[in-house]
Amino acid sequence: MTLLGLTADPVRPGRKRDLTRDPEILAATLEVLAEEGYDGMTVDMVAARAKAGKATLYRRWPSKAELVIDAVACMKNAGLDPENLPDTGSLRGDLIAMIKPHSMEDGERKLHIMAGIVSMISRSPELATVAHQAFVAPRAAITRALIQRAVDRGEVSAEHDLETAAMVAPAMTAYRVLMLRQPVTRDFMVSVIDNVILPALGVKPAPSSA
Amino acid sequence: MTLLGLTADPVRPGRKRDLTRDPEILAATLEVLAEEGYDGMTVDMVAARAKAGKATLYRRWPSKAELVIDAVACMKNAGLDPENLPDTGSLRGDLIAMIKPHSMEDGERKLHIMAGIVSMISRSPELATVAHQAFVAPRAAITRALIQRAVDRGEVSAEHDLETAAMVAPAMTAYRVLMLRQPVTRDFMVSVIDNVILPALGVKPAPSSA
DNA sequence: TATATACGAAACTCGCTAGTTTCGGATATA
DNA sequence: TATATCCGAAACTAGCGAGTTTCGTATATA
Repeated sequence: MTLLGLTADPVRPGRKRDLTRDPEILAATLEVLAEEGYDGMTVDMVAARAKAGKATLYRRWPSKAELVIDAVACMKNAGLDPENLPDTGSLRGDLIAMIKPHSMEDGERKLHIMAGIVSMISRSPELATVAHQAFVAPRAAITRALIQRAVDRGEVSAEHDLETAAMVAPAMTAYRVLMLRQPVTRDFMVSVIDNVILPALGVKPAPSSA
Repeated sequence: MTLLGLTADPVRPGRKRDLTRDPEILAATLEVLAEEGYDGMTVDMVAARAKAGKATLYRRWPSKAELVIDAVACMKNAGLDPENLPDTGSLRGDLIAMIKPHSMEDGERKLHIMAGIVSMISRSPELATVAHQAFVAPRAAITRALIQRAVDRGEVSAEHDLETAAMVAPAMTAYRVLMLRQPVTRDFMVSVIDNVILPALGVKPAPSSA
């Protein structure tokens, strides 16, 4: 088995790489990224945050850029499982049920990470791809699924522009965090749902919830 | 008059500073900023773009950060004059009239500049202030003014959430450029107006314009 | 004319950071 | 046990860029 060690031969002498450190290093990368931005982040900061040696990082990722791409790509979607969506029977109920403290907190953290890599994205197509998959695609898919269910049950007419409607919530939250630099509160989300998204889809407000 | 030259005494010997170079240098700064982002931009790039010496820049601004702050603060609002708004008689007409190629082009360029300084904003309150005044405030004020006029003429009820509605267009365009990295087309703007903003304000679509 | 400042261009310094190497020690194979 | 790889820590290298200085020249005051 050791005749030709050209490719990845798992049987090697020496201490094994501690695989539990990978997610810890990636988590530290995201933390520093959110606080300092891509250019403000140094590899030493990440190593210190993860209580790891810099050599350990460079043994696993060939460059700072690859480390960041991997960190963004492996980002967890906290509580956003597209298979396990709320089902309250009404579109408004489903959208409101999506507003959970943990989910909002995570979304805001992600937007700070996004702010840290926005300027980098235009020069790294690979980062642009993983960023889209990490930040844009999951939320859009979930909102689209909730709206589609409302269409299926006859609550919303398919005549409406569903794609644009599904983009409203992500766009408004991103704008609020990145441009207005205000926190995303529950009241703000409810206001967007009741005053923008539901009217756009032709859903009449419940008489007592205005 | 030269008895005490403690403060800015305009009567000084020597060649006068060429004041026409200030706006040229600031324009070059914005160009490089949009292309490279704050950290990717070097002072040498700006000097070369403006065909100026680096010493000339440092004679006028004490640091790269101050130069960028000044460039953003002095940014022109191409065609967005809050005193000279379209008045077509209907909110939809006014909003559609705001979609001019020159204005959209300028808005997209501004968003690329914004992308270049987003990560810097969280660490420079001064930059955050001028960025808000340059990017956020003007557009919000115009949309708010158009909506307010619609309220005044009885087209829109003041019961609606006007603030949130005024934020929809800036938020959707920013999201489209910064996150989706797609161009802002006229069709997109019309879709946002007809399918999101007007429904949010309770304006019924004209029967033949759907 | 003598002096002081501005100009563009280019050389220079100095600190910071990506990436490498070295070290003592730990853990694996053979 | 001998060897090879891992670990964290720290020293090291090399390049880049912010900010300064220098140079030859142009333009202002006195």
